Amino acid sequence: MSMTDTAPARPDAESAKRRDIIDGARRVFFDKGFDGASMDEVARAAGVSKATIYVYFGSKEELFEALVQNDRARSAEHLFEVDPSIDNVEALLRRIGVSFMTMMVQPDHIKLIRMVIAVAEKFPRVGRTFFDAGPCHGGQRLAELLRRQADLGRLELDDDLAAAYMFFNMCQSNAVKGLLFGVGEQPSAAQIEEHVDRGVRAFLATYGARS
Amino acid sequence: MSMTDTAPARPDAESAKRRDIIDGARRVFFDKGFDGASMDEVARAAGVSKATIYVYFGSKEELFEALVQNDRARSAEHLFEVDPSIDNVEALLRRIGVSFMTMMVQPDHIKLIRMVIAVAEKFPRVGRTFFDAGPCHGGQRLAELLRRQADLGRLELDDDLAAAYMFFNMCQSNAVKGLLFGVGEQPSAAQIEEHVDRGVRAFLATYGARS
Amino acid sequence: MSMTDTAPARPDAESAKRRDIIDGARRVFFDKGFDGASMDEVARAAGVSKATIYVYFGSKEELFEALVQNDRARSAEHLFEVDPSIDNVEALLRRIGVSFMTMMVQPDHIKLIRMVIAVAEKFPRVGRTFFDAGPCHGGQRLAELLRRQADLGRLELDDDLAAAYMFFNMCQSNAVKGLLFGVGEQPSAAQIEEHVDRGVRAFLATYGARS
Amino acid sequence: MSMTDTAPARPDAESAKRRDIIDGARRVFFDKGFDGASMDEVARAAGVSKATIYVYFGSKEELFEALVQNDRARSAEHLFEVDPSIDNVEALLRRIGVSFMTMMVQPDHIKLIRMVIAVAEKFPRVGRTFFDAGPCHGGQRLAELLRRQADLGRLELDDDLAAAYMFFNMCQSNAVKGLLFGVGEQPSAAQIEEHVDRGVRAFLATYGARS
DNA sequence: AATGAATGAGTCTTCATTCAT
DNA sequence: CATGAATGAAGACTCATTCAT
Repeated sequence: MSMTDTAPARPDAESAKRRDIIDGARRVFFDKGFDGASMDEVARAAGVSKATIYVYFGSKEELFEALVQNDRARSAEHLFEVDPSIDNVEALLRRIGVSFMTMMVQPDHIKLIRMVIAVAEKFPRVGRTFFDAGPCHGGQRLAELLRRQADLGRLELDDDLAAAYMFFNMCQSNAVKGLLFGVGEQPSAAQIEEHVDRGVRAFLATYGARS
Repeated sequence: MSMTDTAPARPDAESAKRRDIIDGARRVFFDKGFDGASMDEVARAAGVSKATIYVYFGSKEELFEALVQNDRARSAEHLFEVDPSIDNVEALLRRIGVSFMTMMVQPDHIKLIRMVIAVAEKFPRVGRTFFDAGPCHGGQRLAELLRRQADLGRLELDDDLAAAYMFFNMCQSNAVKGLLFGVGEQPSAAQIEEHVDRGVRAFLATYGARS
Repeated sequence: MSMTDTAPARPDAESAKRRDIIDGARRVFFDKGFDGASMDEVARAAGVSKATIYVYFGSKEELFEALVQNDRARSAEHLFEVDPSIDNVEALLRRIGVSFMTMMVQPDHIKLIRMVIAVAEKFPRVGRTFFDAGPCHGGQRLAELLRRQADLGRLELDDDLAAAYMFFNMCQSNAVKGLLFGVGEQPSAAQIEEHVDRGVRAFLATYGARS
Repeated sequence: MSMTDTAPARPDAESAKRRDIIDGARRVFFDKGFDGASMDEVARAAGVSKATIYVYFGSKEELFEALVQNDRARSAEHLFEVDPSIDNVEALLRRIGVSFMTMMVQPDHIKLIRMVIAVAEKFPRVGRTFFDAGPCHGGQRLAELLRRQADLGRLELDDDLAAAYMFFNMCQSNAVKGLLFGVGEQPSAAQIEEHVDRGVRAFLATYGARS
């Protein structure tokens, strides 16, 4: 610890250049993966010099983490923009399930998950950032929705959050796992609907209000 | 002098040295991850020279693939060594569910999944090798068991395989996903039982024979 | 609009900002060494922008040189503020020797010497600046004092300056050299007195008036 | 601490290539200084690849330290190869003093000292290595010689080592210091002899046996 | 078959310096 | 006069891979 150390003062967290860099980083990281991407390429893709990147981000991981943080919201955002006119548990679940699965199987989403998992061991913060913003947050949002339905007497829940996770899991079949391992094709909308349909039926069989 | 001698063919696929190398590789890969492991370390851990590794394996990825192939069976093997005296769908599911989850949350298993996923994009064969031997094969085995129960009138299945995947998914809660992202601790036996219990109940509610 | 305004001449050599910069530079350079210090840190420590530094100083070395020049006097200044009542060669030498050695072994002084030496090859002017103001000037001052004593018949000198250097060297033992190489601790006052004592005795044995 | 860590096994400490590398390093380091020299240049000068250097030496400092260690002996070696026929304190001192000063003012020696001092703060081991092998060892060797003379009744010493350092210091005048700061020329043999002569006289005046 | 030795290409990161404002 | 922002160039170090033996 030296006495003359002061924080290096990162500029504007909202600057346009910052966004440029993240955009460039997205292109390169998604194309080559975290380890496969070089900061040189990122710089080129972002149209800035490598040194400039380090003005905005302290390291490759920090940049990647910012990217993850930045993209998390976008994905989960409209998962729960449910049409308020839907007054029907089944329709509601179906709607959410399809949104969820459609998002999950996007090639870019799969790649993001892959990268985060690959990096998670060495940089736990990245893993946590993604997990908190993704699965965790999504589970909580769904749990709230389910609770509301339960309060209306349409569902019988013991543990809201567990039920939420259960629903997401019920919809997945083997599709997501397969994509993560690079096996199988991105399922069609019809296939997704099939998976979700099965999930909804299982969920209602389990948690649907009896009588 | 045989005519095929000129080909620089790999030596004995079963040689002891080959196994030594894989053993060393396992130690290092599991410790440092695929990208974090250097061939130098592998060579040291295996007690052979780096050049020797390249006699047996064409590349780092090829070595890793061999490791995955070698270890695949071991994991899933005793998942289905069910006590034939169990004559009860619920007990059977509980037994399999606990075995499954216990295996899944082993730190080494998590690491393996992580590594495979990380490598899957650049080396699809590794992903497929793992997937076929793991989830895929496991699903089929469970599907067979479930079918037998259905034939005994204890379950009502439309799609055996889908039901099998459904069961595995139902047991996972958020535990495995969390570990993959480096969030949360390895669940205790009690917690696993809780997850599995919830899964079994959901499964029976969905697929249980209605009277 | 004066006619000389077009020249990009350095601003006020005495400006307060200039002093601020030198003060910041001192803190950083002494803390991290010349090569270890970055202009960023200097700027931060001085509370100005990096670009401003370049308004006042053409380069890192030039800034360092200004620092050396600025600090030179301060060190040697009170080396020769001898109490005029001291009417005794031995006491006089002892007094000066202790002052000299005490100054020499100050950690900051050692650091300064180190930095200057490190820079001297690539930037000879810095070396000369330091040398002239330090050893050289100190030698001349002492030489004058010695001459006065010689004129009083208390010393027998052939070469005043050589005698002056001789005295300083006689006092050093291995202490300063050790510190320069990072070996050994800063000597205590008692140890310094011992070194000086030995030096004074040697000097008087050599140059003392033989009755 | 990972479980698979093993020492990287540096090859032959005596290999010819190792010497090649040190030779290349010497050329570059002496030419550009420690910080000014790049490993690329060293590699080129040594006629090996950069990676090869790192097979033999763990880091730039380690290489530099090896260089210092390697060169230390050579310098001090023949300082004390005194003609056994010299049976005369004064002649002995004169002989050693001239050898000492001649070595000290060699441009390469000055450069080495400069580099070591410059580096000493960040890499104390280098400083210690040099100091132990140089000044320290030299002082001890001279102390032994002086003791022998004292035992013959030719000198009166209280502290052998202190006397040895004293002698070296007495010979230096301002010559070495000047060179270190890049001021003044390498002194001629005649000038050296003058410095040494003054030193010898001072030493004998101080420590000579008073009949 | 096995290896000791060597390497070319590439990694992330840092820094002194300069404009446009 | 002052600065925020940007950069070109360079640096230490690592690694998967390959020969000659």
